[in-house]
Amino acid sequence: MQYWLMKTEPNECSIDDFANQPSEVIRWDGVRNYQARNFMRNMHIGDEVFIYHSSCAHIGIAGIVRVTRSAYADPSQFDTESPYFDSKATKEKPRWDAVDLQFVRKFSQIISLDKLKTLPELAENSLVKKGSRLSVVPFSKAERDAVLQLTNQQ
DNA sequence: GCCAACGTTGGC
DNA sequence: GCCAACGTTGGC
Repeated sequence: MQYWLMKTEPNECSIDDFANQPSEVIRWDGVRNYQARNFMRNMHIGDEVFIYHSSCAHIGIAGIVRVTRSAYADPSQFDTESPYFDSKATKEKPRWDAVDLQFVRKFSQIISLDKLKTLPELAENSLVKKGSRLSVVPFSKAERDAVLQLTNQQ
C-alpha cells in the first residue's frame, strides 16, 4: 500500500463530487506534468490518496479516496474538444495517463495548509515547500499517519 | 488580482 | 545544450 496526495481546485472536482456518489469511480484526468504523471504510473489499486483543495477559500486536505484502476492512457489527450487536448499525443504513443478513484471518507473539517505546515513530519514533503507546483505528491506512511492524527483530534 | 516560482518551448 | 521568453500554478 502506498500513499499519495492529489491537488484539485474544488470548483473543478472536490471531495464532495466523490462523497455525493460514493459507489462510483471518477477518472482523474488532465494531469499535464511529467513528474506528476510518473508518480501516477506508480500507483496501485487500493492505494490511498488525500484530496487537497487548492486555489480556493479553504486550502487544505479535504478527505481520502482510493485508487480503483491504475494508470491508463488519458482519453482527454486525444479529444480536440477538451481543454486537455495534446496535439503531440497519439494512440500509438500516448503522453498522459489517468487513474480512477473512489470515495473513502470526507474529513469533518478541512485540514488547513497552515496546520499541515506545523507538522514536523511534513517538513520535507514537497506539499509544504515554497513554490512547489507538483500536483501529485507521494506520502510516506509516517507522513500520512501524522495527517490522520490531526483528524482524530477534530 | 498580484506575483513569485516553476516547467516547457524553441531559437540559436 | 544553453537560456530567454512564455504560460501556468497556487498562495496570499
